[in-house]
Amino acid sequence: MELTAVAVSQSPEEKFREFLSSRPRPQRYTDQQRDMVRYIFSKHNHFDADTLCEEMRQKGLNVSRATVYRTLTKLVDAGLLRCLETGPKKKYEHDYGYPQHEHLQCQLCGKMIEFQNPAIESVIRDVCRTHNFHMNGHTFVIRGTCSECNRSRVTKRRLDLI
Amino acid sequence: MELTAVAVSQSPEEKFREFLSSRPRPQRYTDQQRDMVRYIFSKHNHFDADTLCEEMRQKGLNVSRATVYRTLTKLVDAGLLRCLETGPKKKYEHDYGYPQHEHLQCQLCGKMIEFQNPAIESVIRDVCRTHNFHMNGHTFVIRGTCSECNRSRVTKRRLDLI
DNA sequence: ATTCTTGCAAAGCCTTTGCAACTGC
DNA sequence: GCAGTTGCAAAGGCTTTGCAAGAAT
Repeated sequence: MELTAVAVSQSPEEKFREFLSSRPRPQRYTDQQRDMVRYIFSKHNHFDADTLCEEMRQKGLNVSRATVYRTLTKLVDAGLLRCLETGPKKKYEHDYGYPQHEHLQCQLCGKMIEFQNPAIESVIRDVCRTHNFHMNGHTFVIRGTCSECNRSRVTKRRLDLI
Repeated sequence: MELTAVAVSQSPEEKFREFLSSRPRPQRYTDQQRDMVRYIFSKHNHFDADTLCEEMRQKGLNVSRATVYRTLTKLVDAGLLRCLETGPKKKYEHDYGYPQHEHLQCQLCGKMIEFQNPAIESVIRDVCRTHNFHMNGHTFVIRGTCSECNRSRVTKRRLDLI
């Protein structure tokens, strides 16, 4: 929401169709998958499988939980989404058309704050070279409390003293 | 295993006892907890709850799964262990007497390679200051394939060509 | 027509929890 | 003896999967 998008030549939907048709055994593009891609890329946020499923159903888009899970996996493979494994439930976010970034995660309100930092990318390159490690991806999450939650905790503490 | 330990004045066991007795309501130090602390600090590695439980039982140390889970939580609270949430199962590692570091995780053999990098700590400080964020902890894991696994994959590929 | 996808419900995996028996202090 | 701990088994939360019915190519 705060970082600027990267220019891409294809729409997420087109990119996904291309991915599906280029598989060893071509896979099918279904109504449910189309609805998911469109819904997910209609807004920029972090979400988990279950919440997505719930939200889509409330908008009248019918997808089963199983299909949501299965399709999210494909969207990650296709490079459209990134998966953050931070805690019990997997979180997803846009990858296609969005720059690499890291996260501050508020443990009180759940908010994910994104930030970019060139130093991190160079650290990653260095470390991988040093260890002859072939990187597939990375997760960098700083956990704590965001400014708003800090503020309300202080306020609350003040009130408690009265 | 590769980083050098930090000098500490108390043994992990002492530090844990101190933590337990300093709680609002003092907690008890049981045989099971003692066995766990000793076993965990007898070797330096990354482990998950279930594996630990299994290993201890094989050494004749009797602890139930429930106790292992409950005690691991306390050990994290006490600052003896750190918990890495990277994937479906929580991984634990020494915190007390061990320097801050980050991880390369091999997705083929499961190995965790530790590395230290001062740039990362300064990035964390900067970002937290900028966002007025109060940090509690962080996770930085680079996923991919380690040098050994890369080598054997290449070898295997060569053999496949024959 | 063939083969992949869906939806359901069941199973799986990891972790937490209620409760009675037990134990450290 | 009181209050915290253990072990068991059951429940919980999230995700995956077997299968029959349905849909894409």
